Amino acid sequence: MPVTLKEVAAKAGVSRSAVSRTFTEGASVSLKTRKKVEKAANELGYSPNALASSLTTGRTKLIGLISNNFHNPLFLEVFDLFTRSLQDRGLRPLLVNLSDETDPGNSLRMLRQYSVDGAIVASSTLSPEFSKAFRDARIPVVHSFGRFANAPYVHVVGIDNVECGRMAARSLIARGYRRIAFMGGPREATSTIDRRTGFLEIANASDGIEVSESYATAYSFAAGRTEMQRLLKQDRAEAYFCGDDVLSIGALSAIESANLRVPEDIGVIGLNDMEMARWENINLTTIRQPISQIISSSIELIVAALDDPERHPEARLFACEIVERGTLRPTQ
Amino acid sequence: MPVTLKEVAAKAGVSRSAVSRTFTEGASVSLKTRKKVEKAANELGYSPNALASSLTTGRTKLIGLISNNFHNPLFLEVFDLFTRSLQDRGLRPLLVNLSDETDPGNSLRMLRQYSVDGAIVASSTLSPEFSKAFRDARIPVVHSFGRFANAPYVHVVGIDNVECGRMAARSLIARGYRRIAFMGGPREATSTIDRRTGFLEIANASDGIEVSESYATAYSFAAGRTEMQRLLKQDRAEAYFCGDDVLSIGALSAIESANLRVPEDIGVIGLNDMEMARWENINLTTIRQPISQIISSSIELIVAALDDPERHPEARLFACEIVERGTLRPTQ
DNA sequence: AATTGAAATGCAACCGGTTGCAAAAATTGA
DNA sequence: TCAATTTTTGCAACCGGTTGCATTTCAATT
Repeated sequence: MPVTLKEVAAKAGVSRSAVSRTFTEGASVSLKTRKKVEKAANELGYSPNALASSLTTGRTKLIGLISNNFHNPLFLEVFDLFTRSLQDRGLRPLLVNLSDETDPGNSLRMLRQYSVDGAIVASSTLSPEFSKAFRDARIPVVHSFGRFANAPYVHVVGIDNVECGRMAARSLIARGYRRIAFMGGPREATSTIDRRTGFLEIANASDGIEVSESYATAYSFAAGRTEMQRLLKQDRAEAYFCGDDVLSIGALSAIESANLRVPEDIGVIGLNDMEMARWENINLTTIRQPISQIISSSIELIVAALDDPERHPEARLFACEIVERGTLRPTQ
Repeated sequence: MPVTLKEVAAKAGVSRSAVSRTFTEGASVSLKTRKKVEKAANELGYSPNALASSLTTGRTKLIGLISNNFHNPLFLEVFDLFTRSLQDRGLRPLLVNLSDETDPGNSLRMLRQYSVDGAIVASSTLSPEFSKAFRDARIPVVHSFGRFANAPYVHVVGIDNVECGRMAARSLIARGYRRIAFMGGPREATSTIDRRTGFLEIANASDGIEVSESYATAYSFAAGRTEMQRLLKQDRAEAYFCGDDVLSIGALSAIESANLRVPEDIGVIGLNDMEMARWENINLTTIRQPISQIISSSIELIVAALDDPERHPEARLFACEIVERGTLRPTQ
């Protein structure tokens, strides 16, 4: 039903090659035939079939956008930024929802069937093995929000979670909290592990600081609330570094339900600085992750990798900063 | 670089047709050759190129998923459900972020270039004209969260916003609120218009009820907070029906900041029942929109439309129900 | 063993484009 | 004006599959 090259060629009275060339950047066509072709194309409402051309050019301009974070509000912002940036560069996001899956096999096969030019893995909880699978299949890939490595196997863009852990600990200590705690997300997530490492490193190296740790079962409100409720029943700490903002908000709600005051009775610091953290009724002190930079950098990398698939894998880290709001008492 | 049909055929010692047929549902191949082909395919790691085959079959299994709601947390749930359901049926979501765009031209052209089999427009704020454009281009389309019409031009799945307005008004009145108000989202959104209509219909028909109305500039927290702050400075109503949950939460935060109590001083009812509405520190009374049913119904419709593009457009409405939480006083 | 019908196979054309190459047309310079 | 270049053009093959059709193979029947 849609108009094809051949019909345009017939109408314009030129060969199919001529039509193809007028729609190909940098091809050799005279102004005269170009005009003829454009006129015919407009009249017929022709636009070239990207998939057909991909057969010969080997480029689809499709990018697999793979994530398993469909429950973290932060990722709405992430999807927004990714889709817009890709669109701006003429690339198309083919979305893959990985919710329970951890085996890359299926996704890989599927994205291969659709000949994606590249893939972006957007997740802080997927193992590095996942993106490796793409690399092994020679599909350019960048792992956004992934784990830093000195010799990364694929392009990685994200933050230094260990350093974030350190920042959190330093910040709590500087505010005079002496009994501090780490409340992590899922135990096996690399982000949890790294944040814990940094947090404990500083806490243990500081005099007179007592540190404890526990884990919520997911990066979610309910998990944060449940875990904090459990903690409140026992010997609680003075301040908590929660693995993530949404976890923090769950924790805050538990604290509020227990009629304790924040930050007077308990301090909380989160991580991400998602939109809701700055809502006035939440007003969460948190560590900001510069997501728009992470995303634009990811896009930059994937675009570069498309041009040069042999490009050496690179890890890009972005600095985070503490955003002062109302859930920690002021520095003393 | 990837393995092709021809290589498999060579390795298996059969014709290309034979290979193609083993990978085509219901094609005629003997068990013997099928085995040979499968063996060769496995050894080579072959999987058929979906785009190449789309050229002859006319089917890509790509579905355009178009939205402009990348700031409403509800839509994270929506995307999650859509992508999973599509995947479960072997369809692939090609995501289109429409953030500022209102002209369908670009999206249409792009989705045509990629020969999508169909499109889902997921938005309560896009005009019906938008999806019409797809219909006119003979691309099967369903408008999810769209406006009901008695003679819809495209498939529509959603809720009866007018009825929701009525429910909200009845509910406020039943609780003894006498000065009630509608706080809508963007004036021009059809959802706003319809909710207002139903709300006023009941309010005006009830004795002794005073009704007022105002509008926030967007379905967002900030807009809701700003608007409620403005309202609190003047002669305020006893209860508000806010156009959407996130708007309600903004409004609640303004009320809280003004040291007024909910529901004692002011009642609020929202619409959507997004995840955050049930967070204990928000605990919003709201009208639940059955999104998972809306989505599965949308998928059902698009699948049916793929099979029969001439299928008559259909509007499917789902009933909503009030979810009692803590922001309205009890029925008297 | 011969006949018949059904099932399996390969050939070749096609889907909608791109592109190397040789021929044709336009431009340049003398 | 004519030869030498350069640019433009069309032909035909190809990208990776699918499919109608004629032919071959196979099993069932007599």
